[in-house]
Amino acid sequence: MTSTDPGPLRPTRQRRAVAEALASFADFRSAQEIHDLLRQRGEKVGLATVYRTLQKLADAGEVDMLRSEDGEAVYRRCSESHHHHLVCRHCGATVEVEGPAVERWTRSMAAEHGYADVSHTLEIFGSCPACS
Amino acid sequence: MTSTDPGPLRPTRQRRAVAEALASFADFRSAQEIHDLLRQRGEKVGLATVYRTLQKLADAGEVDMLRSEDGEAVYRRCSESHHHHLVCRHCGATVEVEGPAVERWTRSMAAEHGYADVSHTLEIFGSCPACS
DNA sequence: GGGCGATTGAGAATCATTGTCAAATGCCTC
DNA sequence: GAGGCATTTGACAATGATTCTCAATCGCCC
Ligand SMILES: [Zn+2]
Ligand SMILES: [Zn+2]
Ligand SMILES: [Zn+2]
Ligand SMILES: [Zn+2]
Repeated sequence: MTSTDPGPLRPTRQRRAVAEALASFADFRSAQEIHDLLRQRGEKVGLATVYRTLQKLADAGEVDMLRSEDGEAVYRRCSESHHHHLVCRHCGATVEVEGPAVERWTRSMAAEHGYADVSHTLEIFGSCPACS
Repeated sequence: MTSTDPGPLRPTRQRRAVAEALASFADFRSAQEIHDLLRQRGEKVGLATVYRTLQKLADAGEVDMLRSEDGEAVYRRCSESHHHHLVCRHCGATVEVEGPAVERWTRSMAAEHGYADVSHTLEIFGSCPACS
């Protein structure tokens, strides 16, 4: 090991608040939206702290982060296993989808061309039944 | 038709310059990098114009745009047919990849959940052989 | 050459995100 | 239960990509 283990996050009021907020909605939301939500609930948490917390949670794999069609980072508490998303571009309604074949395909493409250390992003955008 | 056809883009010195720049490299580059490239070549083109031109080309499907891992929009002249990318996260080396099965899969996922008007993004990031 | 809508460019304006740094807070030890 | 100390926070400044503004230019057609 070359680096010191950062250890688990220290539990603070702010981090708890963000975690609770994340548990309270099912669509993808931006840091600013989550900050607003906290404010409405009467929780005082600095915007910078919301950004920092979301980033750490994303690094730890506890939330999923993706970029909306206009490039903003948005976050959502998801299931543990690797999956992708079907996102309504109007209301944000999200469905988690899994595709083992897709996973295999990305790996084989990377291998075929000698790429190492591979990651991938795959999102599907559309209009959900309610918004169509 | 509900809207007036905007018609083809008027050919200007600036747009030609951007098109030539795009033809001169094979990796994905940001608007700013393309602007720098133009400047080095002695072409005077405003940064805003580079942004506008790239956007129009992307809308017209003449270039591909994707977001690098840190969220910046990057552009590349690609082949006509629908495809995805295997991108080196260090040097930008890019391989176009096609996967009919993936296309079918995204369509069927969307259909299964009643999503209409579907689009998808799929990119693979890794370290190319030269950078590994 | 003139008319006119499309295009350009320099700079200001936006806006998400990150950096700064002093003050506040968990946690551990005594 | 106080003290020491590294972590965390928050108000605010700073950054950086992208977009907007609008007068000056340009391409196209007569
Ligand atoms: Zn997810
Ligand atoms: Zn996957
Ligand atoms: Zn492409
Ligand atoms: Zn490389």
